Amino acid sequence: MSIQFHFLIFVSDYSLMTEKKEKILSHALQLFAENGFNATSTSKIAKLAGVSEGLIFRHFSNKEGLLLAIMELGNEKAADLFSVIHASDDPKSQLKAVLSIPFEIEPTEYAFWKLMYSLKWQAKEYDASMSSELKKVITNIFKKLNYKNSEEEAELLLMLFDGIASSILLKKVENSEKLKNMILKKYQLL
Amino acid sequence: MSIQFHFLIFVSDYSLMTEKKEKILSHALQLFAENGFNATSTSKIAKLAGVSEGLIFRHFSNKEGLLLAIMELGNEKAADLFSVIHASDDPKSQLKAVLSIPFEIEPTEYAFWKLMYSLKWQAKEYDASMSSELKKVITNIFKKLNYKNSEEEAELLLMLFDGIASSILLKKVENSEKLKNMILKKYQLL
Amino acid sequence: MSIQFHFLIFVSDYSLMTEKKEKILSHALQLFAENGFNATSTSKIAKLAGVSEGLIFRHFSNKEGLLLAIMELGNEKAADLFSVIHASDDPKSQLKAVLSIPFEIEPTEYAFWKLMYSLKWQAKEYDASMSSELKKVITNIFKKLNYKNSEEEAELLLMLFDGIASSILLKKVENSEKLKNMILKKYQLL
Amino acid sequence: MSIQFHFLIFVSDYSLMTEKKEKILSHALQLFAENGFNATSTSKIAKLAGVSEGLIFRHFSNKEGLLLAIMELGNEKAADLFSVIHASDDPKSQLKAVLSIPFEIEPTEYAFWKLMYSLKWQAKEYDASMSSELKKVITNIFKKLNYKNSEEEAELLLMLFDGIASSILLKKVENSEKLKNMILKKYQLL
DNA sequence: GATGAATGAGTTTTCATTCAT
DNA sequence: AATGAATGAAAACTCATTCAT
Repeated sequence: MSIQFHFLIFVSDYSLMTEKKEKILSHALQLFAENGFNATSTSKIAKLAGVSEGLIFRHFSNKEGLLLAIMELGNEKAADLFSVIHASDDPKSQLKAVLSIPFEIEPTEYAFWKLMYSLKWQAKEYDASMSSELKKVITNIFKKLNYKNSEEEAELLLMLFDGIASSILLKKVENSEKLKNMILKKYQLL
Repeated sequence: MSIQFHFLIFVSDYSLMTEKKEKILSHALQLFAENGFNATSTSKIAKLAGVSEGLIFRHFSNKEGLLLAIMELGNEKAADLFSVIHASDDPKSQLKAVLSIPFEIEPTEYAFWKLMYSLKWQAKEYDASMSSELKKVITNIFKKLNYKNSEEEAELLLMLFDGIASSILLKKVENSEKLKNMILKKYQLL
Repeated sequence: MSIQFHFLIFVSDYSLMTEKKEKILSHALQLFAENGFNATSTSKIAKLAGVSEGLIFRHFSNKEGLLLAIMELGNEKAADLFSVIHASDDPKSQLKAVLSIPFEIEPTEYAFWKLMYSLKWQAKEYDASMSSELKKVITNIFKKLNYKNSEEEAELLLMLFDGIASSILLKKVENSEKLKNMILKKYQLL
Repeated sequence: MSIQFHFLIFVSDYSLMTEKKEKILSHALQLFAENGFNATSTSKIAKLAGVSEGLIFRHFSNKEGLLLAIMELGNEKAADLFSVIHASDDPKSQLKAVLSIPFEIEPTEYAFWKLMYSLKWQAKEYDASMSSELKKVITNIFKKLNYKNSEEEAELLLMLFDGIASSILLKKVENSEKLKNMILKKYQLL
């Protein structure tokens, strides 16, 4: 999820939404994140959002449409996180920035990212697009750093990235600062 | 599916099960793996298994009980996979064996492991016992290899392990042999 | 059944109900009264009411909620029956009015009251509020008539009341007019 | 129930029952009394009795047969209670004995009698037989006491009897001793 | 845009009963 | 006599979706 949704630059315009549409979206996100997509009924969403159930379908055609809309939010959030890469031109700083991302997720956002990660394992379609864009960027960083198999290095880093993020989101990590430093050291970024 | 079940016969104690209970279990596994837990109805399972729907509840109390039974199979399968560690006393060989596991999952077993990985994101209380046991074993290997932060190294390796396995199961990996070698080289196992 | 519902229209606030909700209520009452609560399935009610089964749950949450709604009708009906007490200020007339009630239940309403009486034996927490209110009123009547143990007299009368009503509802009584007169004589009301 | 089942003198022979049949009977009684007939599944009975579910059907053909068998126990218990009438020849003592019965039910037997009373309101068949036998006995007592309408007096007394018993079983009575004395006084038995 | 009544197909689960052993 | 695996029909309840207003 982290991967395929990065860098969808187009940002949906919240200002174009009615207040109620926004409320549906935000509360659906909350419930999907807390209980999963399937375990969340449209009626629960409607109740929590304080709208009629029918309105959900007027705005998002169906439940999956609502999920899709939320996933676009995911893209935007992801793009936002990865935008730190472009804060610097130095490849080392860039790599460090990428590897730091999972350690800096706000705990308040855990539920949201758990949802995004869990979706990877479910639907067929959502998984279609390949990481492509992000992989290219990271491949380029490795190239600048004169790594031999820059593309595979990028793949490997993204796998590690997902492994770390997963562990953090599932609350398996306690000593995150130490871990982060070890990783940075392995990539000779400290 | 049929294949992994021939395997399973040696793992869990099928001899205690009636034929129909076995059939429920194997077909539930198949359907859960293919479509996910929530998207699989007990009636579909019953039909596919050639069994009355009520029998599922006689044997497993409820749908979640069925899932639990399958997850136990998963633990046994996982334990089996990791048993390769004990084939050697040499820590380097052991580490190599562990890191090789994700690359050697049988494609026929992908659906099963996808189910297991996806469950991590759903279940409220995911059984951490197996993975903590594994962490100890790997920590020990790193100790023998004189790594400084052996425990954190073990954690890191398990994260990488999950990242790799996830990528493979989601069919994002094409050049797995090359990747595997790179990883082994990073751990100086080649 | 149709008859008692014309009656009900004046009692409970049907104007707040949609036509279909009304239909569910009236047919559920009919079926519960005829066959008992447990022996009446929601699907039967829905069919008889010409309504989708789901609608029952939309309106009453669950089967018990439907029963509760009916029991409220029962309370209103009961209150209505006992309102005759207030038609006079004379305690003798009042007592006579109360004791006459069971003998004047319309045979068309037997099914309904059988349901109400049968529920006393099932429900864990039977609503005692109405009957305690009634006990007070009758205690007061006995006080005005200078009975010594007015409260216990009221209790006794209510027990007799229930005994009579039960017998009548279970069609054990043939000579009701004679019985009624005997009772009134015992209370010196003739 | 009290009424129609009194004086069925035939006592089913417990000694002819196997241990398991007895266990089924006693535990079914317990569960029916606690939760009602409909709310008690044969599987619960079997579990509590420590027998296989099938055995219930071998011994009692079906669930209703089990209930019938229990109701015969009810007859016996009732006959037992009313046998006090024959302890004396004096009609006053006999009347006193009858009226005392409801006040002397053992609290441990409440559940059983609640079941018996609740059954009156449910099934059609169980209600068929008229009180007859008991009514005759009491009519005779009133005759000996020179009451005018001895038959109606008997009916009335039985109604009162049921009303009192119902109140006691539904735990609505706190001052039972006072009530009992008031009743006995009304019948000039004190 | 927004409501909320209504639906119909589906869900999990229960349960009395049968039957081979 | 006793077991326990198995069934089939029905139970209560859910839910995404539609539609008249």
